[in-house]
Amino acid sequence: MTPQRAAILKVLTESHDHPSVEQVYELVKRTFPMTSLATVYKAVTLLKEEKEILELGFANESSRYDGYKPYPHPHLICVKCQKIIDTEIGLINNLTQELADQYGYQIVNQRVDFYGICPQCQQKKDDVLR
Amino acid sequence: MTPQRAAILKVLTESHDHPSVEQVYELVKRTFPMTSLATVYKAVTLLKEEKEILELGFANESSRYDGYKPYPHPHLICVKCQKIIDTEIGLINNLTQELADQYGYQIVNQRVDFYGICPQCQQKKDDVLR
DNA sequence: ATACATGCAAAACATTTGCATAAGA
DNA sequence: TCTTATGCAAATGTTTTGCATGTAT
Repeated sequence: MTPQRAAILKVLTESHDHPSVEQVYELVKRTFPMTSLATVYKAVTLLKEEKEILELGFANESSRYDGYKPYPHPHLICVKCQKIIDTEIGLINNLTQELADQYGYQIVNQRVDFYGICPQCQQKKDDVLR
Repeated sequence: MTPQRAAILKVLTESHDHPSVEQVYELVKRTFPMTSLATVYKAVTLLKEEKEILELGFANESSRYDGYKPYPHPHLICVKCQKIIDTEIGLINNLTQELADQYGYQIVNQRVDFYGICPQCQQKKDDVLR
């Protein structure tokens, strides 16, 4: 565990805003200016395998990472400001069970994202209309 | 609407196995051997914008497309054979409502994937152990 | 004629890899 | 010393784009 790898992990576990590799790289460079992007990618790949961070991959945009709650859980993604927030909802277990029962799958993982407009961006819309 | 664009749409709407662009390209080439990959990409981009097909994007693998049920719905993805199947489950609306209530989001879209082992692959595992 | 679709090649972008160097146990 | 991490550059794979050509209304 080298200093910059510790710094990478620290950024990931302390960020609640699901940073991309590029964002992690920028933050780590503040304390370790010599750090290269490849090193961040390598560290993230390892952390992902060890399940210390959760990867949220998207089509044609950079993956974002959750080191704060590194287990599968539903996310809310704002389509206006791109903010991603964690959720904790009870019904997800019921849903998993319903699927397992209905289709005979042994569920081992999940990826549940809801896209919407966050309260702040709804407010902004009101401002414009006023 | 040119012949190969019609062929692309036909492949996408008639496939239930969520093909990738590459797979669509291979299928379309059977009837239109001159077709280029770029043309398939361009057609898919258009169809996606018109919401005639649904894109399922992943981290570091090709997007797969659903032209058979081109509206957001939960998918079951087998981690053994990579098969993707459509689901229709009742609880999803409850979940959406719970999130909207709890976090104040106006939900506009969803991406719900459950990863698991399909019944066929569970069977294969049994075969090996027997 | 005019607009749009096509096909090829090149570009763009995120991510991974090879390899020589550097550092830590 | 020996293993592993680093940093740079090059390679990879997917998707997009520019542009000249072709096709259809």
